[in-house]
Amino acid sequence: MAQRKLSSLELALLGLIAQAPRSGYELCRIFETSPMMHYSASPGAIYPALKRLDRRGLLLGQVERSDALRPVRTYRISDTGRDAIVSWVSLPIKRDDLIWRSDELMLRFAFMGQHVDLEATSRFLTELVEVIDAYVSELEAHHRGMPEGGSPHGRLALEQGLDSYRSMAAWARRALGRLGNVAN
Amino acid sequence: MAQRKLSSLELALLGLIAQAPRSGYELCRIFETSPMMHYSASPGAIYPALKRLDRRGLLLGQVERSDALRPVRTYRISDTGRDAIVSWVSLPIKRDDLIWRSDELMLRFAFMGQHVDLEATSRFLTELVEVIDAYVSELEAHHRGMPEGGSPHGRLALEQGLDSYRSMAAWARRALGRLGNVAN
DNA sequence: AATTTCATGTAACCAGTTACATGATTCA
DNA sequence: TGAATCATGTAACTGGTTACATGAAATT
Repeated sequence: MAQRKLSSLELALLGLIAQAPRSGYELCRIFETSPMMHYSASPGAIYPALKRLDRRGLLLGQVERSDALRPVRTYRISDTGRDAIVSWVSLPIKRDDLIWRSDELMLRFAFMGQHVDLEATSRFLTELVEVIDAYVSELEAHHRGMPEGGSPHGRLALEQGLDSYRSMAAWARRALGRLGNVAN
Repeated sequence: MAQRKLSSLELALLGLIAQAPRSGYELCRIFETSPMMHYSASPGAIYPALKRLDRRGLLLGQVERSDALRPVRTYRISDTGRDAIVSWVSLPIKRDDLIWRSDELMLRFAFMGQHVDLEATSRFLTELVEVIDAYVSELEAHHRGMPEGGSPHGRLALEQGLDSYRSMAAWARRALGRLGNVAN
C-alpha cells in the first residue's frame, strides 16, 4: 500500500495504455507527434518507465509474435492499473497541484472521461475553479503590494501569470457548462 | 566557451543575485514566499546550484563577518555572470522554448528590464507573439482534425491549452503597447 | 527554558536527457 | 544498394527531491 507516487510520465503512459494496448514504440510516436503531450518523452525515459509500471503490476507487457524476427512488446492495462488511474483522477485538487503540477491536472482531466462518470468530472472542474480563484486572489494581493517605480517587467510578468490562471478558470466554467448540457 | 546550459534554477538564482547580493538563505526565503517563482527551490537544490555557479565564475561568493559566530556566505554577480544573463535574455525564441520552457521565457522577461534596453524587450515580445501565433495555428489544425464522437474530454483539454497560449499572446501585445507608451 | 527562526549544508535516491547500440524491414 | 523507418533498449551524467544534521540567535 501507499506506493511511491507515479511520475507524470508514468501517469501519461498509464492513461494512454488504458485507452488501448500499445507498444513502447507507438507511445514514443504519440509523444513525438501529439501536441497535447507536454509530458516529455525520449525512448530513454519511456522504456524504463514502462518496465517500472510492469514490475509494479500496473501494466501487463507481453511480447507478441515472438516467432517473428522483429518482436513487439505490447502493454495492456491491468486491473490494479485501472484502479490506480481511477484513484488518481479522483484525487482532490490542492493549491500545490495548481502551482507545480498544472500539466498533470490537465492530463487527469483528459483521461477522466473513460474512467469516471460525468458527475466526477464536474466535481473536478468545480474544485478547479475554486482552487484557481483562491490562488488568483493571492496573486492579486501580491500584485497590489508591488512597488510602483522602476521597470515594469516584474509587474508585467506577474500579470501574465494572473491572466493565464484567469483564462484557465474561465475555461473550466465553460467546460462545466458544456458538460451540463450533455448531461441534461 | 559553449559552456553547458544553465538550468532554470541556476538562471533564476543568477537573475536574483544580479538584482542585489544575496545569501543562500535569503534566496531560499524568496523562493518560498514569492508567488512568481515557479522555479522550485529546496535548500538541497539551491546550495549546490550556488556552488556550481561560483565554480564557473558566474557568481562571487564570500563569507561575510567571518569573525561572528554565525557567518553568512553572500553571493554577488560577476562580470561573466552579467554577460551570461545578457546573452541569455537576448536569445531568439524557438517553438520548443514555448512548449517546454515557457516558465523560463517569463523569467527572462522579468529579468530583462535590468540588463537590456526597451528595444530589446519589444523585440522579445514581438518574437513571442509570432512564435505563439504559429503554435496556436498548429494546435488549431490539430483541433479541427480531432474525432467528433466519444467523450469531449480530450477536445476540451486541447482547448484549454489553446486558451492559455492565446491569453499569453494577448498579454504580450498589451505589454508591447504599454512599453511603447513609456518609450515615446 | 523551550521553541522558532536564522543559516548552511550533506547524502541517498530517482527520473529524465543525451547519446549510443543493434538489427530487421520497407521504400526509393 | 542504400536510406529511412520500425522497434527495443542501455549507460553515463545531471539535477532535483526528501530528509537529515548542526548549531547560533531571537522570541515567547
